[in-house]
Amino acid sequence: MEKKPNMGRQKIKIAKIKKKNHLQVTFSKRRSGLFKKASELCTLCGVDIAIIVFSPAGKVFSFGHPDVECIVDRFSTRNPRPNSNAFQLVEAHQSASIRELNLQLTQLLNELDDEKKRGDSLDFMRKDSQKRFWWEAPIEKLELIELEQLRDSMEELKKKVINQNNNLLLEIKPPRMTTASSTTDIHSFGYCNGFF
Amino acid sequence: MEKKPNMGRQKIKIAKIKKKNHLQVTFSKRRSGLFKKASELCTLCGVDIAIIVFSPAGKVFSFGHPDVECIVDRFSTRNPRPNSNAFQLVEAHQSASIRELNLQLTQLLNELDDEKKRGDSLDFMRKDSQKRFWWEAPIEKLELIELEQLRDSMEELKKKVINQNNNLLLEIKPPRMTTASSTTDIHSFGYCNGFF
DNA sequence: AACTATTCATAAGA
DNA sequence: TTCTTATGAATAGTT
Repeated sequence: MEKKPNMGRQKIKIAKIKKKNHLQVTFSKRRSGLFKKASELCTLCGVDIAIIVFSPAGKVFSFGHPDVECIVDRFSTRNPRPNSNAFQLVEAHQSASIRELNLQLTQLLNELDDEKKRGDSLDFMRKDSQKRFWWEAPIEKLELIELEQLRDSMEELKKKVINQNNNLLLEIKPPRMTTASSTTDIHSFGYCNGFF
Repeated sequence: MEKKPNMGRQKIKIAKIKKKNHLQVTFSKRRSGLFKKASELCTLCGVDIAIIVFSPAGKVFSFGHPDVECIVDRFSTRNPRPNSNAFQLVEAHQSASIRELNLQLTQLLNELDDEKKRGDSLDFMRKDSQKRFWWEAPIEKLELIELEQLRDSMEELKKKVINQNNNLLLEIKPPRMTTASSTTDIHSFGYCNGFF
């Protein structure tokens, strides 16, 4: 019988691989590893990710959750490129803004659902263990913290809305009031920014 | 001498992490791990990479070599993003949509603030009366109900957002097309609609 | 593509 | 957040 003492994984220096076939193999392995990690991050943390890779051969590989284009759009909205024409810019901005608002709203809704589930199980635990004292299970504290985090998220979202609207105002033609109700509108938004 | 038998790394299921602080930690660790892997892939194989991550809190993290915009540009060029010139028609509606979203968001924020206040006073009551048993103050139940109401409000808001987007879809279609991309254009709105 | 010895990444805990 | 540690996972070199 033959023994085959594999030398196993060896430590390598992180430097450009010279041998072409070796490089190709490594690229393949590590690219799939990278995409797997990305997908795990998506699932574990419920985040959205896009990865774009241009291989040395010039091919493109991409990973995206939910979709590369969607992520790229969202990113471009936050980091606007100066070299596109005004119309395109505004249009992209607006649709992406709405989309982004939607996404964040969805995320917040999920958080709320989690909150709800947590509340339910908490309730169950109470009924289930009527013998214990409350200080043995100071879980409510957690609930509070989570609420505060949720609040923070929404406030951040609010800021984004305001910013986006401000940007739009700068780029769109001067606003013009058409109805008498606009005054009331402004008033009701006044708390936000004075603009809406 | 004390021994502290650390349990070390444990196997985990790849599923959404529920505990928020745990999720935050994991996100942080894995994000940096992912970026490190990406950077190694860059160096080893001489490829260009961009990674964009939207955190659960809505923050953006990105990694790019040579830089994100560059990669995204190259990618967008290969996967040309269709552009409707009918934006003027849509513009007013979109601005209105954003304004409406903003208004409702403000209302929800107010509700959340109330929630927060309620939580604070609840917290105070707990500290103040550490002698009582929990079942003497089943106030948490109220908190739950309010949460549910808040959730309902947000879901209604979500529906409105969806409707607005659908209306936009209907109005984008008619105008004359200068490029052959109109079908794809609708699609590009469509895929995001799939999220709600 | 498969196989392992190894290095590397990271879940828990502090 | 950062550090430590024990263990799970990724992968370099080989077949």
